[in-house]
Amino acid sequence: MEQTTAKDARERIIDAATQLFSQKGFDATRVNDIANTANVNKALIYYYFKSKEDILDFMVHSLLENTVSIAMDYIQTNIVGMIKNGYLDIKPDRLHFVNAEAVENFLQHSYKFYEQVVDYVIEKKDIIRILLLESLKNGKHQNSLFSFMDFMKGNERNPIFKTIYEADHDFVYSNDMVLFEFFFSIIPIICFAAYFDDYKAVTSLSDEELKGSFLRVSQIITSSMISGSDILLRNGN
Amino acid sequence: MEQTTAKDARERIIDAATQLFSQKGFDATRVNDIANTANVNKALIYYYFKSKEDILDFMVHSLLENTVSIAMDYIQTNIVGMIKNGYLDIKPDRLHFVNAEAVENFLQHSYKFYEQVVDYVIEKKDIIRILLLESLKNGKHQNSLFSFMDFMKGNERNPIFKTIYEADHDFVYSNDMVLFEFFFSIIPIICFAAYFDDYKAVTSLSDEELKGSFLRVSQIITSSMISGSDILLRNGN
Amino acid sequence: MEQTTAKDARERIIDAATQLFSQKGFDATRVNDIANTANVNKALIYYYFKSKEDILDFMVHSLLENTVSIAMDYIQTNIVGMIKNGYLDIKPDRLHFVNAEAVENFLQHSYKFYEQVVDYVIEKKDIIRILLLESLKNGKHQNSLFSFMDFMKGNERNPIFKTIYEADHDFVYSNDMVLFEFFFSIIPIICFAAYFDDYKAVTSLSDEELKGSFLRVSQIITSSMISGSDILLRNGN
Amino acid sequence: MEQTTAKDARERIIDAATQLFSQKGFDATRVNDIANTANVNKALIYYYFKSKEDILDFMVHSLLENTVSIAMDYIQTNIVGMIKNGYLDIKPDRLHFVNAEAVENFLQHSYKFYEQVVDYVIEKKDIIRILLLESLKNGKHQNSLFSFMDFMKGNERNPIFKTIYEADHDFVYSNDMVLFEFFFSIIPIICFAAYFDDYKAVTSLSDEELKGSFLRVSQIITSSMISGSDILLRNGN
DNA sequence: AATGAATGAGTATTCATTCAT
DNA sequence: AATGAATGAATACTCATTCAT
Repeated sequence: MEQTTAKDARERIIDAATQLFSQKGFDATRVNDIANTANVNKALIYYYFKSKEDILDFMVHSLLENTVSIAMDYIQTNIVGMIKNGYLDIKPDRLHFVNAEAVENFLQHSYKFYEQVVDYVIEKKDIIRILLLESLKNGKHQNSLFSFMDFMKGNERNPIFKTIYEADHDFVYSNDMVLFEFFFSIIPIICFAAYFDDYKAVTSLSDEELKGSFLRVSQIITSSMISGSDILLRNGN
Repeated sequence: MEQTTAKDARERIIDAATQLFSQKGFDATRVNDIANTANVNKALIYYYFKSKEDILDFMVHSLLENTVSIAMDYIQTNIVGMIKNGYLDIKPDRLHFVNAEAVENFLQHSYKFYEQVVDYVIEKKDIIRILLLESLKNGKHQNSLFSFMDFMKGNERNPIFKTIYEADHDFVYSNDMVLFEFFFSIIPIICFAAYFDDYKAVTSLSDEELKGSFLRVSQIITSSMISGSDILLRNGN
Repeated sequence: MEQTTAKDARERIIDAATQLFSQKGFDATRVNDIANTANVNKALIYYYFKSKEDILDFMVHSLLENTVSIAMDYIQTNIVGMIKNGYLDIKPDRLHFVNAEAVENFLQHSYKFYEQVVDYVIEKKDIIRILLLESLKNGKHQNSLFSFMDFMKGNERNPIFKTIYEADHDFVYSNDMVLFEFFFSIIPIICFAAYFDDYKAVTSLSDEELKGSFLRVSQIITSSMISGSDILLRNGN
Repeated sequence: MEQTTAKDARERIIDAATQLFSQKGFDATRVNDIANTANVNKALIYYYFKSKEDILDFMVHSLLENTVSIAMDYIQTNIVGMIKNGYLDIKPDRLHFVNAEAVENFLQHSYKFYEQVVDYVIEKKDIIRILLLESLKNGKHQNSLFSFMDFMKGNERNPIFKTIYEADHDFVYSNDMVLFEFFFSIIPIICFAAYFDDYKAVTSLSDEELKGSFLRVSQIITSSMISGSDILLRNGN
């Protein structure tokens, strides 16, 4: 019973901070506001957290820890599965499939993955917005966005790379592929979450319409990664 | 001579503020720091600007005014030119060209445009970072990022729309196309500028390598907008 | 068993407070620190003491009560003994002995007394340091140092004065003698205790060397109080 | 004119802080109180000083710098003069004079010196009280009291030691002499200043009576340092 | 145009103390 | 006897802004 009450106050503080940080930014958020929003005594915040920054750190840490591992798990299960089955061959600049069926299979899988990702980021849109904000300021969380690239790290500690590397010892991630992944896959998803409400307000779309639109458009990007498209053949570097 | 000194001080203030806002964010930047960085007396800042926010407003306003009009001009000159010449037909979901030559022509033009855009945003990367930061906070500049979408506004005040509309009275921008343009074209470019230094530090690439990589990858996205690609035919909505 | 634990906690609190007050001063000591040092729950401190100040009061009161009565007892036993025996005659400005033997006797006694005093104050050095600190601040304990002068009070409630007075109805303590006693006897002893550790650290002497040195030097002072020294004859007021 | 006003506010702050620190101690003094007492805006205190502690540091530093150099100058001029003239011979445990006239001369000089010292410390009694207080707390100013012993440092950088050493290459300060000087000369003077008001209140003496009493009693101590007194001969170690 | 001084309203954080169990 | 949670009042320090010159 005691634990429930304690947990409640602490959780209310985290929720209030998340909400306010994502609205006004960390620096413009007053500890007073957090206390009022969370309906707790201001001093209690310092009972649970060392400082205002400590709340931020806790939130960022929680998000990164969860997200990165979830993403890693998923990619490993699906992509790595296809590679091992011999359906998929990742080349430095694009994906290469053995046949049309494999393409179809991959696109279906990736669509489902994107659906889950989009649901996840929208659920966490407040913290993602905070993370995006903080990553734009010099300091502790400056490079936190790059954590989402961990699955593209070209070292043995990355299980995904390890799998591909074991299949093809010459494999490396090309600079272009990494950049593509970051600026045209991760960044759009993150910004989609961060600007979800604003974009909705501007376009007057419903949650579902917006999600659907984003997923459809994402498919185009995914497709353009698939080897065999004549466009890519014409324009490949 | 006095005027030169005055101009210098004012410029030093703007430069200092730009640098500091882009490093620490508006809220975490102190007027004192601006004064020290600009090497001017703190009170002098209030001789040139009404308030700290006034400096920000000036900067944001300058950027948007220039950028949006520059972009508009360029698009109008090039895209609208092709439409009027009958080479290009913009459909709600993708671009449609009359023949391969037109495609080639368009891709060449667009690559040159992208080169200029990338140079421009890198030059303005500090203010863009500030703008991105501020757009993530509720308030005055919240929707400033959407200004970059002005060339996709479906009303008569937009000269680009007007041109297309005059050629095809049934024309509307589809939601998907607008979303695609925002999250997979504008956002990546803006974030490319905003994270230019951070990304460079992480990847150890040179300015030129990074720019080149981004331009190459951007081509893939541009290409995927072009009608005729079998992938898009297969996956179009 | 319960009582033992209780006693332990209370004692740990007093010990912790003594240590911390003497290190940082009362005002700079946090109840939290006391709790941590004493290894008890912060709220438990308020079970045993009314307030932080209450701990201080308890400590100061304990010291003064013990010390003053011990000193009084000793002086009465020894000095008053000699007076009653007719060996010693206290004059307003200095001590006067009937003969060299009495002097010798007195010096021997006083040396032993000083030895005990020095041992006592070193044992209590923490609380003495606290007392010295508090006596320098306006407030409750401001004049507590003067309590050590009680044996020089010129009223009937002081058994020492009473004894001398009964032998010599004209006897009064001269201002000079009181001042001498305070600033050149009590203050040095108190400060010797209060600065014991610091002085030791600076001079690299051992406990015993330091004590010995202080006792030797004290003898010179005691001696200079004895009538007969030509210097005193020349400079007496 | 500007400078005068500025100086005034800054000085008022220092005066107010001195007064309050000496009354309540550093830790119990509130910056608010300083501002009110000094009749300045609280923020102005931070315009002139980095922190509350910075005010204390400034005060302590000022006192030590002045005092130590003044004392050093005086002692060098007088004591060293006598040594050089051959009137005085400092032995590890006490002073040794060539004849009665030299003793007389020395005592007269030292009395005048003490008069000046007493006037000086009473003038500075507030800061001395603060110094005494701070020297009793672990921290930055813990050993500041020992600075007053600098004239007894046995190294070549001390001009007084240097002079004596040049006359007698076997000369060292004995531990007893140093301890005597600290606990029976410096400490009493410092405490005389620190407790001046309190002692006055308790004894109902006037400033002049108190000063006179202290000076007279001090003479006894000075005398006991002079070799030749039969008491010291009897009790010397 | 420039500046040193001044200020009102905050701002994060602390702290002694209390409460409920 | 013991404790985790809670709190009101403060506390040192900050900051954007203004003033007087």
